[in-house]
Amino acid sequence: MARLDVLPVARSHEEPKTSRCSGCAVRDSALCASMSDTELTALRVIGRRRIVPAGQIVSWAGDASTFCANLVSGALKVTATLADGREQIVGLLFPGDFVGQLFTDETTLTVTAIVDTDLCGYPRAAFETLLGDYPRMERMLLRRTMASLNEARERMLSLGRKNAQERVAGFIFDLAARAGSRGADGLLHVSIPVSRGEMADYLGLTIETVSRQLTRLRTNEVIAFANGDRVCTIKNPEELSEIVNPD
Amino acid sequence: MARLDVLPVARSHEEPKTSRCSGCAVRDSALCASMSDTELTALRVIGRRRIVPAGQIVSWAGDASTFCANLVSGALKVTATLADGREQIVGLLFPGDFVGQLFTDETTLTVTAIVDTDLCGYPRAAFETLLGDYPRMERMLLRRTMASLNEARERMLSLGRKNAQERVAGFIFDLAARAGSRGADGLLHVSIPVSRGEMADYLGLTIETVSRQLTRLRTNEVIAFANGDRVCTIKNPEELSEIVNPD
DNA sequence: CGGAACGTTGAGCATAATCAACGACTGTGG
DNA sequence: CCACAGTCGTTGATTATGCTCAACGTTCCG
Repeated sequence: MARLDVLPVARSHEEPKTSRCSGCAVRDSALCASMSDTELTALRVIGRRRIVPAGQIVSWAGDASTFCANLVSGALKVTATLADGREQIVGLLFPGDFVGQLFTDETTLTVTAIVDTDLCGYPRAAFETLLGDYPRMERMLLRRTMASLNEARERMLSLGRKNAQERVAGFIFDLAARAGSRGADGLLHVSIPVSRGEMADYLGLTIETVSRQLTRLRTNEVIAFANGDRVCTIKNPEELSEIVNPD
Repeated sequence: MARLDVLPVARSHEEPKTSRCSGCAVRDSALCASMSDTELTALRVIGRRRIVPAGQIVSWAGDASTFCANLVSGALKVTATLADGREQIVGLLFPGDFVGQLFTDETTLTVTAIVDTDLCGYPRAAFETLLGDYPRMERMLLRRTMASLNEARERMLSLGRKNAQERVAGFIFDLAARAGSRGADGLLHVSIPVSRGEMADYLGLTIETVSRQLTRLRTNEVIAFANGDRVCTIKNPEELSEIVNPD
């Protein structure tokens, strides 16, 4: 039962620069963006920075819901599991995202670091209280939660009605839209932040099916891989778009 | 493009009793529950009751997001669709539930009445403003949105990782938990509020597969049907539970 | 009475899962 | 330095699950 408060915590001798909010990488993208520098003190006094190494579980389904956090750097996966071990990734979290289940005593989802991850964590009860004191932050959280709900609903469409080809192509497509960078060759390059197994758990497929669909996209010269299996080049955006959104 | 404001509206000659909030069926379960009788005036002045007949579309995906509502009686389905017509029900709404997509200019989902439905509707902009003036209502909406997100994530697990048998059994099981009533025979009876086709769209299956799985549950005497295809009796709750949550 | 909507059942098929083998790469210990 | 195990990804053969296409029964309503 690894829990946030008992995780190994990397800690430098003096308070690191980045723990002073004004220099924080997500000062303007996390919920803190709703707060003025002076208001931020209230958040800072209940916050504690934590580094979670890749692969480590942040919170198990069934744990008491005692913590929440802003994600500062790295990435987390949120998974739902069945008793027999079948697993579905129901969310991926990146810098600026909010982590945790509020207004509930028991968590139902497991949160795991997929790379080394830096969190700015708060006791849930204290954070909920604060939320009542800072309406702009509560509003921002409401907007984000609604956006997450819309995303979740898009994913239900994908999981319920799309075939393997469409799901895999859609995953690449979405990644490119969110985090693609244009290379010197004028083509979009995307770093895939997860393993094949995690892609499968995200898309509701098996590793083998994901692999075969990627091979198929590669064979058809829609995509190509560079620097191993984790960097993808989009060679034919029109064709990719066609596969993602068929008539 | 059916829109809330151009839908046929049933209207009695004098203001009906139930439109006075104090007598409203969902006064204590909808978002209004967060308001005192006096505060409620603010909501009432922007609200308009609307009756939507079964089968009618309340809002199309792609419409401007100009309205939201509390559901007073009846039921709605929220669907996501692909260009080629494939459809997924991403949510079912019942009395007391909130309807609409806030903080966005364009809707991405279609909302349809599955039975005659009574709504208490508001202009979105006015409602959003009100939300800022009544923190308890905003907090209640935040809690509900988070609960919806958790539900959506459970459904992602179902759509991504459960087989047809588990999905159909799970649907009956969830219905029974939410709205089952114990009959004179001591058994749980559940009214199924949707057609087979809607069940299929909800579960990410085809009509035929849903029908076959129901037949299988009936053959194994786990369930039985009474009064046609829409009322279900749970004859063997242990077995049903076993199917829903296998080891 | 005829037609439409809804649900069930059957036959055949396609898609993705399963089971298995193998190559590439990485870190470890002899 | 190299042998080795372990992880990750790919590919092949086979199977099973759920989809497609088709027929048919029932109910309801014009």
